[in-house]
Amino acid sequence: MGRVSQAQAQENRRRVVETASRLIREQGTHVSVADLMKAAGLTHGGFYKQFASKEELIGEAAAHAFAELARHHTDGLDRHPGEPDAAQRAAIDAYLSVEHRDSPADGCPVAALATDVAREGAGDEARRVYAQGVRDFADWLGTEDQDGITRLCTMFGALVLSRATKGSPLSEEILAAAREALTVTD
Amino acid sequence: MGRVSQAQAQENRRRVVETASRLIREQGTHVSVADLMKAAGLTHGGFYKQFASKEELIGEAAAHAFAELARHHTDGLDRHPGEPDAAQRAAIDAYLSVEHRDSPADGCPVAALATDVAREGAGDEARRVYAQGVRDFADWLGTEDQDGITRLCTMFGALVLSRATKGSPLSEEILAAAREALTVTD
DNA sequence: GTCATTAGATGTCGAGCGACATCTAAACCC
DNA sequence: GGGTTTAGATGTCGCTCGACATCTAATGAC
Repeated sequence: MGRVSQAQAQENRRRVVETASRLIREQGTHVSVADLMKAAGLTHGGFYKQFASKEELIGEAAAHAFAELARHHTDGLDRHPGEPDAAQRAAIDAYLSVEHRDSPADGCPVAALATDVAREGAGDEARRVYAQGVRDFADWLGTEDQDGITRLCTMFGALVLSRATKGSPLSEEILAAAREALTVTD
Repeated sequence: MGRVSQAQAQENRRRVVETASRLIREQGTHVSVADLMKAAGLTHGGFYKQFASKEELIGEAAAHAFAELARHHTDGLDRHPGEPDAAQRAAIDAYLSVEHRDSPADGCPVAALATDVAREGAGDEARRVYAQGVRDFADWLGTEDQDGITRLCTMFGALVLSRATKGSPLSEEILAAAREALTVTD
């Protein structure tokens, strides 16, 4: 309790945003402010010293998640220099893996936040960040025409559907079907 | 107030399930029992005379929505006798329309309930009904191999993404891209 | 070293939640 | 048609929510 150095306060705020970006992907934007703060190792009290509202934190957390996604994409390109197709194939396989299905908290924010963003569960800032993130992802996936958009729909749809049907054998079938469909037409 | 005939009670219960199936598609399974009952023209009090729990109603409401979806599919086949391909094309165009995007309440439950089902926001019964509904939809869409699953992923993904990006021009681009991708390879 | 500042803990608020108890009046059975 | 049953209205419970007030103790400027 008591006061804490400015550097520590900044670090705490950063950690709140980071853990929030994981929690909202895992549980949705309905998570409580108290849970958000507790996950960052704090109590709910100091929240409004750092954020104007819950909506503001959701916006920053969404931006954080999308920045992480963009970093994954550039990292992937770096790991396959001069072979963008190989980088994409690796990314698609990872996207449609059981591991990604089972860990939404540090997974794709496009998949995790879709319904929350559609239902006004998030603020305007989060919605803006989301739309831009979708466009960037589609651009990264498809070079010509609207191919990237279509491929994103299939990948995204497969991941979300596999999460919703988890427990049924259908869940793995969905991942396998999309993986095959997206790699043969490469 | 007071008592009501058994027939009326049955009809009231039926209406609660029906309006619930619309409300949960529109707002998610987080809608309150009071809102659910009010939407059916009743107060919250009689709820536990008809349902054991909120979870039970969610399960019945989900089943109702999926039954409606199945009926749409058979109706579509009836309207195009001997031409299943034409029926599918009509269904796909309707699925990827702006109207469907803008009215989730009486739209596809696969799209509307995906995140709620994935996040335990619904009970086991709803999850079971959901998985079966996905399988039926995929079977209806694709005859051979896993083509139906892939096509469903693309359609579903496009609808959900267009809802999440509504307000941005990207939303319509997504619908158009998926419509084209799904009709050329017919 | 002193003291004003402030990050974070604790506590409180009005509202809404799922669940259930109680009340009431109309339907049903004889 | 009188008594019993019961659908639905009203009210209450313990809890959680977002938001904010207050308290406290350590910081950081002088």
